[in-house]
Amino acid sequence: MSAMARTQGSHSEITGPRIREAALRLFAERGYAAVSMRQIAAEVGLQAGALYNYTPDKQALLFSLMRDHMDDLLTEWRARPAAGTAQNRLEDFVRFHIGFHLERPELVFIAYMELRNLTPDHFAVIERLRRDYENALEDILRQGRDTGLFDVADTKLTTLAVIAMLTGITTWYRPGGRLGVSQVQDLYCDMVRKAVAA
Amino acid sequence: MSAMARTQGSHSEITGPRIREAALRLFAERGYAAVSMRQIAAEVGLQAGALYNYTPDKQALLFSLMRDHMDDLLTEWRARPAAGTAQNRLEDFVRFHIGFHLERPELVFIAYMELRNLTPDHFAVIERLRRDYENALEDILRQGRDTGLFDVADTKLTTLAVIAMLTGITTWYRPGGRLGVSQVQDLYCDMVRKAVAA
DNA sequence: GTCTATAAAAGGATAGAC
DNA sequence: GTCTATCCTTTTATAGAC
Repeated sequence: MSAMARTQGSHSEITGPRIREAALRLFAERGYAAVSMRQIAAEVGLQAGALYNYTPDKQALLFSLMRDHMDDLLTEWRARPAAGTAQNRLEDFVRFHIGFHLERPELVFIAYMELRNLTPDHFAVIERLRRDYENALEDILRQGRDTGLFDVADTKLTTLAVIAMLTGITTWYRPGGRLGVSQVQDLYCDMVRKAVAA
Repeated sequence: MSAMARTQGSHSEITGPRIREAALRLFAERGYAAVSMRQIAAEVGLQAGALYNYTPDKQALLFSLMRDHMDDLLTEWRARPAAGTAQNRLEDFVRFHIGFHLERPELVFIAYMELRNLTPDHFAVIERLRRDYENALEDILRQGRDTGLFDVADTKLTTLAVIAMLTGITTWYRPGGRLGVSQVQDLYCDMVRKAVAA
């Protein structure tokens, strides 16, 4: 390789991720619509125009964060063994969901709050991924009901109820607080198990 | 009373509420930060400047909607008789919460999503009201635990879990859908009862 | 009470120099 | 790849006529 003269401030390998991190933090804190491209740029130490080397526009930045988050969620879930009783699978789901979400509260917040700021085509993509994830839980509930292990009158409604309950943890959980992650997982496992038990 | 000449477009008795309704609808649909005063005015058939006869600024409009909503919630809850077993009181809370929230999904949405768009002093007021409401449920859970009726390891965590589960209904419930309000109330009563049962 | 007009600031995005 | 400079639009809020 010939020694190339470095142009003024050429850091492309790390600038992209830093922009995404800044956008993530600011979107989560203030909301997509309330954050300007100038604020994101300032957070990274850039001028606003430089952001457009990394994203075609602000909307694409939001969509990219949300899609990658949902992809990660589904990929990590599908990497887990799906065997066992419905009881075991349900407990696994609850622990996975809590663990995954508490590790990235900002992405969780954005993925829920900023749905309405997506363009219709972007929204459709995210909505589909969200539905795939919900179906994973509903399959478990159906298995439990069909094997007589669970008493669940409406698997769809119960799916949404459980996910709402679990995702809500991110609104109050704080690392270093009164309860640790594994304690929270234990307590929610108990509640969910009892709620669906036959 | 002397006959006063009506100035151009004087409709103050109804304009105030109409502005609030328009703001409510638009804030819920697009988010506080994404809605302009011009859009609110256009919805009511006014020019933007006229709004400032009814609110000192945009922030006060948001706060007013949220505070009135929380006041209504607490007032209606406190108007109900608080007697009976913890079991009865819990069932009453679940039915009340679902009924109240499904009657005003837009306000519920705003009260949750727009907290971060409140100034710190306004936020403190709303947060206090929210906490008062949560305490109403926690009192019931404590009563049930103390009388041996409930098996609740952590009343605070269970309070937040139940409220998150119930409030989540507003994200999917639609009037005229597969389930009616009273069916939803029945199903969630069952789940909550089982989840806290001894 | 509402209008028109405007002030003053901030927004997303692009062009061209380096 | 980043900067400066700028375009053009939109924003909140106010002033003064009617």
